[in-house]
Parts: sequence; C-alpha cells; structure tokens
Amino acid sequence: MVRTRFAPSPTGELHIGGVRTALFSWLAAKHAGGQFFIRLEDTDQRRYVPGSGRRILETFDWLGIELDGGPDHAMLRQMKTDEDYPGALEDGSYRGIPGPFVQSQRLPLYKQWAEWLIERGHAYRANETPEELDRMRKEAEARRETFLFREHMRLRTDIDPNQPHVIRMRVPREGVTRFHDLIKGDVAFENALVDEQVLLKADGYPTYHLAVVVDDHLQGVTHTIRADEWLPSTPKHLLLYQYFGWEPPLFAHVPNVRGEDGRKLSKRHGATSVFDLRDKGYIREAIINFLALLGWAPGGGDEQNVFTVEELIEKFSLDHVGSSPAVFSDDKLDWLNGVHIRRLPPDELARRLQPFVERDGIVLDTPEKQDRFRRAMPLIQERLKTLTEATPLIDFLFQDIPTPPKDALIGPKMEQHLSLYALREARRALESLPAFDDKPMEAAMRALCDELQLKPTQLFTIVRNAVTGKSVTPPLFGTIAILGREAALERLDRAIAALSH
RNA sequence: GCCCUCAUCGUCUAGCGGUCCAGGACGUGGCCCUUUCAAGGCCAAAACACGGGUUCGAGUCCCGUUGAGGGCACCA
Repeated sequence: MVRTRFAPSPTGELHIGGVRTALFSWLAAKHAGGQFFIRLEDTDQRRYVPGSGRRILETFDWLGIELDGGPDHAMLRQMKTDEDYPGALEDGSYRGIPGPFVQSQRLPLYKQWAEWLIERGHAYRANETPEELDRMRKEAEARRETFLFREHMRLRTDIDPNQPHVIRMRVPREGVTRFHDLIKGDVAFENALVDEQVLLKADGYPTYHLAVVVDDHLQGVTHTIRADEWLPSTPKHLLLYQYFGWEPPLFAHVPNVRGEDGRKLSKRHGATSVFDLRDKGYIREAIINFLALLGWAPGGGDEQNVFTVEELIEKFSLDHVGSSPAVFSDDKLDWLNGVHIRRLPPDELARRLQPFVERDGIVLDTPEKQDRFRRAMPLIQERLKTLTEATPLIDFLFQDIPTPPKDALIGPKMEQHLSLYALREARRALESLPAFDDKPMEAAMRALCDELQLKPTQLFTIVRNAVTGKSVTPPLFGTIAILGREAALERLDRAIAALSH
C-alpha cells in the first residue's frame, strides 16, 4: 500500500510551490490506490505562526483534496480563534495511520528514539552553547574551511543527562551514502562532508531530521516526496534509517517553483497562496490542473493539457515529473480557468459566482433576482477567465443605468435623426413582440434592419447602448430577454428622449 | 569557500541514440466565423546554453565551461 504525506511547518502562508509538492504526493498515492495524510511539523517554537496550521488544512479542504489522516478538519473549522490548533483525533490514529499528526504532540517518541540511538552508540550528548558554536564556525571560516561538527570537537564531555543538552548523531568519517531518487536519479554524498546533526534540541523538541525519520517510519510512509532543498540532507536521514534498522522509504525530491524573475517564489511575486488565487477568481479545478502541469506532463506521446482531477489521478506518475525547476507564470492558468469555468454546470457557476458579484455590490436578495442571475449564466460562461470578471457583464440587469450620452446612441456611420428613428422603430418592435424571448426578438430586429437598410451592427449598437449603457455585453437579445420587457422599454424611452433634443 | 541539483520555443513541456530540418499547450501575430466582447476554427513566427568527446549516427550517453537554483543552524 502506497502511503504519502505532506509535512508543512505552520510558520506562515503556504505558497503555491508547497501546494504543488503536496498535490504530487496526493496524486501519487491516489494513483496507486493508496493513502495521503498531513502532518504538521511544528518543532520550532520560535517560528510558529498561530493560525497557519489551520490555514493549511483549510487550503486542502477548499481544493477538495481529501486526507486519510491529519489534524481534524471539523474541529479546525469550529475553532473561534486562530490561537492554536487541536491535535490528532482522539484515538491517535485515523484510517489505520498512527497519530498524533502534530509533532509537538509526539515529543516523548523522539526523546525515546534519540536515547535509543545513544544506547547503541549512534548518537551522543553535547552541550556547546549557541555562542560557542558560533565561534567555532567563525574560526572554521577564517581557516576557509566548512564547519562540520564532530564528536571530538566537544568542549565538554562530562554531560549530565539531567541538565539541558542536545543529542547529536554520529556520522562515519569515511564512505559514501548513495541512493536512488525517483526524480533526480542516482545521487551520492560523501559521509565526511555530512554534519553530525543535532537530533534532539535542548528544549526537548526534535530537529526535522530526527522527527521526519521517526514519523515517516512509524506512520508507514512508503514514498517521501518533498521539496528539492531536502536533497542534501537525505544522507543524514538514510544514516538514521540504517542506525534504527528500519527500511527507508523511496525518496522523490521535486524541483522548486520559481517566480517570473527566476528567483524562488515568495511574497514579492504577488498572489502565491491558494487563497490569493481563489480571491482573484480562480477555481479549484483550474488551480489543480495548472499546478499538476507545473513540472509534470503525461508523456508517452499523450499531449493532453486539460485534466479533471479524476484524469490526473489516473494518469499521474512520479516518473514523469521533470527534474528541472518550473517558472510560475499565470498565462496558462488564466486559460485553464476559462476552460474549467466553461465546464461547470450553469447552476454551479452561479453558486461560485455569487460571492464575487455581491462583493461588487450587486444585491441578489429576491427570488426574482436570483432567477435572472441564473438565467444569465449561459450567456456569460464562455466570456469569463476569472470569477471577478462577471460583474461588468451583468450589473445592468440588477441595477438602474444612467441615460447614455447622445453619441453612444448614434450608430456607426449614421446621422442623429436616422438613429432616433431606428430607436423608435426598435422600441415598437419590442413592445409588440408576442413572446419576449431572444429568438423572436432577434428575428424582429433583423427584419427591422432590412426594412431600414441598416447593417445589424448599426442597429444593434444603438439598442445595446440604450438598453445596457454599455458597448460591450453578452449576446444582446438573450440579455434583453432577461432584463424583461418593462425595463427594456423604459430604458429605450429614456434614450429616445435623450436623443430627441 | 565547500557540497548538491538543474539546463529544449517568452512560459509549461514531449523527446528515454536513428522515425526530430524537434511535437503539443499557453501567450503573441494574421485570417475565418460574428450584433459588441468572448468562445471556436485555420495559419504563422518561436527552442535543443557553449565546447569537447563516445558512436556509423547525439536534443538524447560521458567530461568540461558557463549560467541558474538549493544546501552547509539547537529553521523547516
């Protein structure tokens, strides 16, 4: 059974690169019919940002990525404050995966295994102060050497286990640690260049290196899929697996996502969290599709670009994840968003659009307005790249418009009197229309064009401006039908009046 | 400074020694469709970083150069 995990630290906003790594992990697991869970790595008390753990869970919730384990979603949603997040489910395990899923709640485990390593001679106690270590580093630098801690460098060896101290791992002075990375291929590191890492800090918290090994093993992780920057510390982890006598998981280090300037993605690059994108009107289907394509392609001659989540699960494979970093550029995201918006059922589009148009001041407080809103969906669906673009396309259906200026009511290559005449005739045609629907309306208007010897563009431009106050709208007659006869005639009357003098 | 990784159109990528004078998608330009705007259709411009090898043959393998990114914490 394949089991993967995403292990973020709750130290701030989760950006797109992290979400992509998580997405790859999730897809890899689901493709194999396996499990995916989240573990919060909150072992640095200083960097902890209240509420960020919760935000991370909400991100996955919103994306529709279901977890087979992790800090409880339901509990998170009920919390009133961002001050803290709850731990694992009560029994400490979920769907067969042992919890807790928050590292700060697993402290005794790390302590226990660190002591175990000392007993077997794979680790030792040390108590150099940060200042002392700093000095040692500076001295090494002065000698133009890379500073690596080694047991013999300890300033004191008579360490009282009951006094604050750290536990460091031993590293062989010779030999090479090799492994096969699922994405990078064969990689080798010389042990002599590996630091004797602190595993357990003086405050009793583990470092990442100990925690990730203990947890991934205890929680049955089969594929450790993580960001590129962990590649150089993998030898430490492999050494630990060896000391513990545990079989290591498969490793896959996914390349970074960079900004358009080629630098690592950060706040400077604008909208980089999933919630930023959501607020800019991107829908989850598009975000997932886009992220999947950032570094992955189906390969094998398959040139598909648009994917549903189900298709991604079916086709995703770690061996088609590229080994070079990708630049986050939202051109393709815009396009994919349009594609996925068009695939939404109209009622679903309406549901997702409502918060956006309400944010823009459109009030949909009556069943009648709700109905108009829903009826407008097919008209605007293929015109949206993001959900923020709907308002200017439909606002005139819900609120009154100012009377257009004269020049907007004069058709292209037309005189004022002809335009006025056309407007009056159009009004009469609409008034006498038996059924106020788009098809008969268009037929009547086209007949009017013939009668007046006008091009459709000429007549329709005048009517569009008169009825909507805009020169760009969704298809005219469908729009007018939704507006309704009464309002349409009233607006035409005002336009006629404006043009009359 | 030391270590590691990466390098195909502007961007995301296909390519796993010959079928590649390099394919697809976005974006860009043009044309068509058309009541505006979109959507859609068609066409076009656009790339194997550089230098050495290996091989009958290299985008594909090896080495080097250059460039980019990452790591070298009691941060993850």
